[in-house]
Amino acid sequence: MVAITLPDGSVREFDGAVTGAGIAESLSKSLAKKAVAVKVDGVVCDLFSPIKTDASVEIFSRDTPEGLDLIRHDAAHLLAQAVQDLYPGTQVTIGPVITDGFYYDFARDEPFSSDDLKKIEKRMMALVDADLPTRKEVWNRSDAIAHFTKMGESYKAELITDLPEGEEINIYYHGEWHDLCLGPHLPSTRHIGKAFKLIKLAGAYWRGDNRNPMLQRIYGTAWANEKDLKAYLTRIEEAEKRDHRKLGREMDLFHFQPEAQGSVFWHAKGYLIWRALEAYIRRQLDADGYIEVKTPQILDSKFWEQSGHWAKFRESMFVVPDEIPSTDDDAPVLSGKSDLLALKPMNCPAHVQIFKQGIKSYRDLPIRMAEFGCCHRNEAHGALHGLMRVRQMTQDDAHIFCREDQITDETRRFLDLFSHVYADMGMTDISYKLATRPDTRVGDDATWDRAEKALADALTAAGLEFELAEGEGAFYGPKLEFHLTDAIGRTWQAGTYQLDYVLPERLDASYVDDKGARQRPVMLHRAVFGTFERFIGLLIEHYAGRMPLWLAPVQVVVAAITSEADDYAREVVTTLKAAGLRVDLDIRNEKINYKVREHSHAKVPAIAVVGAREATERKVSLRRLGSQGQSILTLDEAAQALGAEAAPPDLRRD
RNA sequence: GCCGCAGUAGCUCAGUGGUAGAGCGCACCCUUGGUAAGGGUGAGGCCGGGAGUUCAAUUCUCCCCUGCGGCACCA
Repeated sequence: MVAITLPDGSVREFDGAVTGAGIAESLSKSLAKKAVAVKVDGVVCDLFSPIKTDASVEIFSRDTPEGLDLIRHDAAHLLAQAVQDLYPGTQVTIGPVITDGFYYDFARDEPFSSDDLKKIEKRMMALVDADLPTRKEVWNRSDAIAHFTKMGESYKAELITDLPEGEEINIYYHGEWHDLCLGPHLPSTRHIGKAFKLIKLAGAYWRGDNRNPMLQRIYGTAWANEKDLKAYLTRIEEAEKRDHRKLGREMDLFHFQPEAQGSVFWHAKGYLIWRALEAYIRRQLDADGYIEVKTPQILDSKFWEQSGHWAKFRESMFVVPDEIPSTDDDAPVLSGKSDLLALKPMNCPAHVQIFKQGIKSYRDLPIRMAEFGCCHRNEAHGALHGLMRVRQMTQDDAHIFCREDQITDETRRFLDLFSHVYADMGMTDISYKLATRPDTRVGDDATWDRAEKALADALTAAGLEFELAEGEGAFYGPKLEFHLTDAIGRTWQAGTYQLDYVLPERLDASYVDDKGARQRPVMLHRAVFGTFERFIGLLIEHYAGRMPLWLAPVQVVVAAITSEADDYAREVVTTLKAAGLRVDLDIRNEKINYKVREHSHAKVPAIAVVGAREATERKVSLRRLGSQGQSILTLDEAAQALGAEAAPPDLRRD
């Protein structure tokens, strides 16, 4: 007897092993028809897998989150099957479900084209119509390896070889086509439906390792129905309009050009955002007990050798020879024999030098040393991405030198600072990651154990939920990463908090403890925004360019209706500027409709319209971005209200 | 850096083996108009760079550069 507990709590008994399909059949015809898989004690299983012991069972249809995952997983298989039908000799590798869809990596000498995608899609549709049933076989390990090797599927054979001994080797069939897969799957290809689309082609290294061959990855999206698919495509289209690179150009904030690739030309309007942010964060740091310093841009390579950067990051440093370039046009500019300097890729070693000046007592700690340091990193060409990944960037960087017993307090203090800053910025969707020791690192394992534990403990004490990112720490210590999401769902590290026992050791920083003995301080590397560049990029996408008043480059445009009101418009500008606002004047020979439209497109938060009426009554007609109507205020009221609203959030608090 | 795709006016894009076109923007003129496009005229292009094929290349081929989407990397 097998007792099956259903979601409503009722129990059904079966004479022996029963499948999900069998249970569904026994419940109702319509359920049997809709069922796509079954959850057995919380684990999603094939509808045709026998359930041999008592269990809680939930049967679900394709219109559930679990069902959607299966649709995407099956769509990946379908893609592989279609590709192998159309392009014999192509090897399959892996094809997982990802956010909003799936991908499959193929090994094929000839590249796929976008035309191929259309053909593949068509073939996939035909396979759905063919309604091929799913069937599972469990194979013997060596037979499976021999089978796939014989088929010429060396990647699959490698995958099976690397499976742990004793792991079941499941082979799923969709018709005759079959693949190694953990499963589970939909009962047949018809259940996948046709709400899918192949969206892009890309290269991807086999097993994510750049020493391995590059495979061809085909990305697709799949949904339960056409409506969801359409909604997704519309969502992506809308998101693309929020792209900071597009808005940066449209709003005249910044630009890039090939002569300085990866470095930003900040236009006046973009730099106003930067200045507002910098002033804001500087106030927070001042209030939180930081000191601010400024350190050299170029330092001798010996210095970077000592810090460990030269060995690990030299290839992405901008190295500068310490010599006078030749002025002889026929001779090489540089001799290649001089000593080498490098532009700083980070500020920390320089901060240690300031710490080391004089003798520090345990009473001096913690020292919170901040710098808006401009750093250069020679990032790989393919890594550059608008403001998000640049070669010259300025961090709101600081290093906290403290005693080990101060780590918990400092961590809590930083997390407080971080959360109130992000709240002020309107950024609430943050994911936290604790990144642990990487393969290439400095410092012994005992030190790493201590550092990772200290950080995890501090986080737990602060009550923060975090995800573990194994092996993604900095080479000198574990780190907490604060990630934000861009318009199309990519996540970027913004803030960071790193615990470091190693650099103080390497650079010989010490303080004198209460017994008069020399001790190593702990160094906490931290940034709240991360870099101004990336953070501004994320802010632009977050607000879709419609910045809150305090960050808007132009806060108010005063637009005159007729030239009779020009003088009054000038006066309004003067008054609003006196209230601390950034104001532009628009007395062009254009209709008011045109002006309103243009400034609205430019995402100016407030338009103060003045005509003859306003001029005589000393009023303004104020129109806010996003609103259809306007309100009539006296000039003084408008100046006061807008001036108050334009104050940075920290200065608005009582 | 690797794989794929792209590069035509300031922007968005069309186009052709015989050296180019639209809309918006810009300039000038008319228009003084009450909350998301008033009208007219005009200027503006080494068709990313280099080489090759050709009588002729923006168009075809190759190389390079830059950009885009991924991958790898991200102190």
